[in-house]
Amino acid sequence: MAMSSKDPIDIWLRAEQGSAGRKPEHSRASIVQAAVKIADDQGIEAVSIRKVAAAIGAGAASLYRYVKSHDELIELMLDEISGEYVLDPANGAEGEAPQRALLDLARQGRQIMRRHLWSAPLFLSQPSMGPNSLAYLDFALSILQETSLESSAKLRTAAMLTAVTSAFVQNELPLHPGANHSPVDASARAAYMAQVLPTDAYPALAAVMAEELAPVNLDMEFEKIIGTYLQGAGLSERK
Amino acid sequence: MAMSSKDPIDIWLRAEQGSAGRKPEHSRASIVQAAVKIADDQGIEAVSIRKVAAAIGAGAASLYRYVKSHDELIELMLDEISGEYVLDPANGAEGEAPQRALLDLARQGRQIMRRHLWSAPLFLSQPSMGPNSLAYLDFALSILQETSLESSAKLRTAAMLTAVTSAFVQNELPLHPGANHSPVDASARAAYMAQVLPTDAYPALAAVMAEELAPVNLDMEFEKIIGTYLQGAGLSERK
DNA sequence: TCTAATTGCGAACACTGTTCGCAATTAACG
DNA sequence: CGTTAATTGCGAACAGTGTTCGCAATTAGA
Repeated sequence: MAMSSKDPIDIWLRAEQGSAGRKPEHSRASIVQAAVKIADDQGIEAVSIRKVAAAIGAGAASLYRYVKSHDELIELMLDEISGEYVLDPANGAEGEAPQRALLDLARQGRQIMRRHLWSAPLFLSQPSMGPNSLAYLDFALSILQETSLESSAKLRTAAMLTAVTSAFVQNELPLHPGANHSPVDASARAAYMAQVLPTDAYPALAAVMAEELAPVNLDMEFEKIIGTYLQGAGLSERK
Repeated sequence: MAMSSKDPIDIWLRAEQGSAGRKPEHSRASIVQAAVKIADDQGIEAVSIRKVAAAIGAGAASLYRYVKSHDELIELMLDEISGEYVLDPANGAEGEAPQRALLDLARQGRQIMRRHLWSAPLFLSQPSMGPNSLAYLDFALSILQETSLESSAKLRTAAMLTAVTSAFVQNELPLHPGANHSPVDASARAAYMAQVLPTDAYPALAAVMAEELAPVNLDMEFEKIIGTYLQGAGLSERK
């Protein structure tokens, strides 16, 4: 009441607006979905207010009736795809080892980030607080409930789990044929490497590159990395 | 020779330009340093071509004589601060355990990212190829040389090491007093949490938040996280 | 001295996020 | 039923962005 400015974070509280007035022609959900589709197809940088507005057949300024800012739109997008997690309570069952349940969560996260390539870096920098993100966090914490970790350690373990997943996805992408969102394309990088390596300025790097890179099984690597990370996190001891 | 367009990635090859002509009033190094300073003070979003140009007393368009694009400037910034690593050969000595040497590297990385807060997310998304970045990579690989890992595993271990470090720094920042680069400020988030938690929609989260969060020793957590990650990476076996 | 190459940079273009003001629409109230 | 108040849609405008172009200024070598 006494606050001079409206609450800055009504993002997740703001209801879909009350009774009187012209009825809205769009919805926040459809806008976010359109934005996600654009990001999937053309990269995150293509997600501009004007393009999203055009995608749903609206004027640019109209979007601000549903979304407060561009940053908020991106936060909504992140929460949207966080809804793709399948939080099956069977995975959190008491019988299950926490490791397995968390590994499953990480697997899902990897798939989600691969479906939405733009999201991998963002999951790192943006600690989202939307309902889907909170549901995910809550689920991960419920799994960790069975361990003897301190609550702060639980929180960080959950956060680091998605962080490591995001890092892995980020690193596995260049090895794949897919799209090329790098500032400079990969072929140029390769040519550059070939030109700079013989300088024997980077002997260890040259040695590694010299070996024929056996086609890596990324799935197995992922399992191993997450598995060993969880093992190291000290979940083994039951409460 | 037959290439129609100039090589796209002369970023690191382009010499500081030959003999004849007006002598440059600036240098790529000074530009990058100015950009880093701006990012340190005002955040990465404040690093615009015009602001950097103004900082060194130049016209906006002049920057393009030293830097090909905004993206390239940021890549140069990343390589610049990668030069802050102290790659002491003593750490890579054969007697040292690889784990210790890599842990030291991660410690340095953490400090660098804390000095340049904007860099933590970027280290994730941008696989830089500048001389300093390559020197760092080469050093890490030379440490891993003593292990029995496959070369692809070596590469990914090195990449994941900085990735995990970046993730940790990203997660430890909100716990610190420092600057606030989040889309919405932390106090608002806290208020929101307080309002949404009693909904008992997130019981595990509520349970964790209820416990008094003992002031965490971030340094110790870092050591543990990196240590256990390296332990799981399978470095233990000597070659 | 002339020539060729290089830098500096104002001006412009195509974008971007965001705000403002106003017309159009709708629900509720008297 | 008419009036009022609230809400949406959105064209226009503003400030800021990355980038390109053309030209003047400067410099080294022929």
